[in-house]
Parts: sequence; structure tokens; C-alpha cells
Amino acid sequence: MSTSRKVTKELTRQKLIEATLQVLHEQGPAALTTGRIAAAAGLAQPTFYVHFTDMEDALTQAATAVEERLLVRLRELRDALSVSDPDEALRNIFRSTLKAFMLEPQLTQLYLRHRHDVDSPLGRRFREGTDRARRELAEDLRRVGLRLPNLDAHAEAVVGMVLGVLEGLLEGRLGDREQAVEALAHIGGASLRAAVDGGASPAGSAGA
Amino acid sequence: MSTSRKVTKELTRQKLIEATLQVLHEQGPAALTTGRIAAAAGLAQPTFYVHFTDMEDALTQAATAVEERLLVRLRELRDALSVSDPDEALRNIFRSTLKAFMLEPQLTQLYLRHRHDVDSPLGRRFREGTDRARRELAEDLRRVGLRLPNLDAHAEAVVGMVLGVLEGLLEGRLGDREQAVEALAHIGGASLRAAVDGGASPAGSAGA
DNA sequence: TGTACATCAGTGAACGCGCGTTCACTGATGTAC
DNA sequence: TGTACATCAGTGAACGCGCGTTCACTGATGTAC
Repeated sequence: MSTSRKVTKELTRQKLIEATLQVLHEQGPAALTTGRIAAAAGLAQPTFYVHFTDMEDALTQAATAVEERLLVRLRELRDALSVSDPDEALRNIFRSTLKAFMLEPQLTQLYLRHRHDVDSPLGRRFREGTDRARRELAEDLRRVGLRLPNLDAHAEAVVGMVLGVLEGLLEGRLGDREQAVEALAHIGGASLRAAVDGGASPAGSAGA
Repeated sequence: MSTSRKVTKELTRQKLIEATLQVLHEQGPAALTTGRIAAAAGLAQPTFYVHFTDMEDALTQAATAVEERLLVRLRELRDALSVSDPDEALRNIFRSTLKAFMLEPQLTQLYLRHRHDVDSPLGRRFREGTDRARRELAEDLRRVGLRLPNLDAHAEAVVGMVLGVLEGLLEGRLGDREQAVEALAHIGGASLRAAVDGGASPAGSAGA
């Protein structure tokens, strides 16, 4: 068995990444030290340096782990989407997005809390993810046939809306996920219909 | 002049609060030390302790200052609102809200970046402010006559939408403020009309 | 107004603590023959 | 298969640095008379 040492090393690396996320989630960024991370993983403090060059490195790897797991959830549910009527399709998109995040509440909270961090690997990664999602949404809206001069602002608004509702659910201000889905679909649907029925005019006529 | 000593003390306290916000904005929370704050205010490091019991205290006072100044801006513009037709009234609300924040870009960025902080005076204060704004919006929607089962989710969505767009403007992803106003008014207006025209049904029928 | 004394904002110097980082070491795992 | 050697994940101990916090001091401002 020539891989056993490699494998166990990889396992403790993952334990350390878990521990990093755990400390960050339970005690906040101010409490994030190499000592606490190692302790949470059941290891001696210098072991941290066997796996990471420094905290920056550890956080980068932790951010990657968070992103990967959330993306897996989002893809799982997107693949399972069954389209029926247009209204229900819209609801489905919002519903599955919220559901995907809510399957990983800790990771989602880490994402929501740290996506504005400056000068932190978490902030960088999470911001990149948000930017990508926003760009993809804007493309989707274009593909659906929307021709508004302020499509980017719409994408920004919709992403903000979804993340806002998500936050409300995770922090317990909103209790009913299906009502949240309805609210998103109501707002998004009404706006879509207005844009399609009225051509580009409702928003475009008064713009720039 | 029996107030001169008191007055100069108050002035240096304000200088220290400014310095706190400046360091936080320019170098991030990780760089926020009593030494850097005092230096940024042109004072010796122990002077920090003449005015604050500790960092927590300084941040609490700094958060108060941020909140007060932003609220002043929001009130100024709210008072100046002139109502014309309903559509324009809606645009005015979004426009003046965005404008108010954009008059204080640094403070707004601090607010946006730190409103999710856990275990920090900034986070606590800023979250309280957001919560209040959301509650007031929900009340307003009720007062306008909306009777949706998911009004709270709507409020959550609208606040998220506004803050998302605001962030896009401040971080340079959105260049045109008036287009952003149009997008918000378009989305918000369409959703409002749908709710009013259709009674409580469009969102209520499928809810809970 | 002038003088002697009290107050107090701001400071330099010193201290201790927690943390990151390094390093020599250990003992278990892997390899050569 | 067995033995001697090499590798390397994980560790205890030690070190230095930056920071928060304290304290005695100073000199300017305020007060009493």
C-alpha cells in the first residue's frame, strides 16, 4: 500500500479545512487563529504549517471547498428542474436556488457574511462567484429576449433580491420558504411580463 | 472660557472616530489597531485610551456616527420629495434613497461591507438599521393597501434589491444611476401593480 | 488683575500576552535488496 | 519474507513581534482668592 501515507495526509488536510470553516462559523473571523483551527481538528498547532503555508493559503483552500460544495447543490437541483407552465418555471428557478443554498446552511451563511470582505481570500472567491452568477443571469435575460437598456441593473437587483430573501430565511426572519418563493416569483414575474408586454418601453422610455 | 478644554477634548474624540472609519475603510478590519487609529488622527497611541475604554467602545461610537450621518442624508432627501404621478413617485423614492447613500460613498461602503459582521459593534448597529428599514417598508406596503400573505418576504426582497443595486453602483459595475433607478422602479412598480390589480391572488393563491 | 494651586488631555516608556513561525525530533510508514 | 535504511506527517519547545493596556509624568488650561 504505497498510498496510505498520502491518503491520511489528505484526510487531515480536509479535517483542517473543515475546522477552519467551523471556527469561522462558530467564533467569527476575529477568533480565527492557527492554534484554534488545529485544536478544532484535534491536532497540534504546528501541524497547521504541514498543510498550509499560512492563513491566507488555508482560507483560499477553504473558500474553494465552500464554493465547490455549493455549486454541487445548485447543479443537482438545476438538473432536476421540470418545466411546466411559464409561471411555474419561474417559481421553480427561485425555489431550487433557495433550496440548494438551504441544504448547506452553514456554508451559505459563511458565503453571505464574507462575500463583502476586502483583502481576504474568502471575500475574493465569494465575490467572484457572485459576479459570475450575475453575469450569467444577465445573459439569460438577454437570451429570453429582453432588450432593456438597463439589463445589468436588473440582474444586480434580482441577485440582491434573492440573496436578501435567502438571508431572511437563514436568519429566521422569514419562516416559510414557499412564501418566499412566491414573493420572488411575484416580483420577478410581474417585472418580466411588464418588460415583454410593453417591449422595451416601460423602463427604456425614461432611461438615459 | 470654561468650556475650552471640554471642547478640544470633544474635537479630538471626533478626530479619533474619523480616523477609525478611515483606517477601516482604507486598510480593512484586520489592520484596525489602536496604534493605527491614533496615528491616523495625529496622536500618540495611548491617547486612544483617554477617549475610549477599548476597541469595542470606539467601534460602537464610530457606528453611531455612520448611522447618524446616513440617516441625515436620507431624511434630507425624503423631505424634498415632491409627488407627481404614482409612477414618478415610486421612482422618486428609489432615486432619493440611492442618492442619499451615494452622497456618502465611504460610509455607505462601510455599511454594506460590515452589516453582516458577527460579534462586532458595527455589525450589530448596521443590522439593527437594516431591520428597522425593512420593518418600516413592510408597514408602508400594508398602509398602501397590500394584503399579501408574504409581505415580509416582499420587504426582504425589495431591501435586498436596493442594497444590491447600491453595491453595483458603488463598486463601479453599474455606471448610470438613473438607469438603476429605472430598473428598481420597473421591478417594484410591475410587482405593485400586479398585486393591486389582481387583489391578493397572484401571490396569495399559491402560497401556504 | 495677579498669584498660587488644582485639574486633566495627551504622552513616552514599559510590560505581558497571544499569536505566527521555525526547528530539531519522533515514530510510524514506505522502500531497496 | 526479512532486515536495514529513508521518508515524512505530526509534535513540543522556543522565539520574536505586534498589539493592548497601564502608569507616572508634563505642561497647558482652569479656578480660588
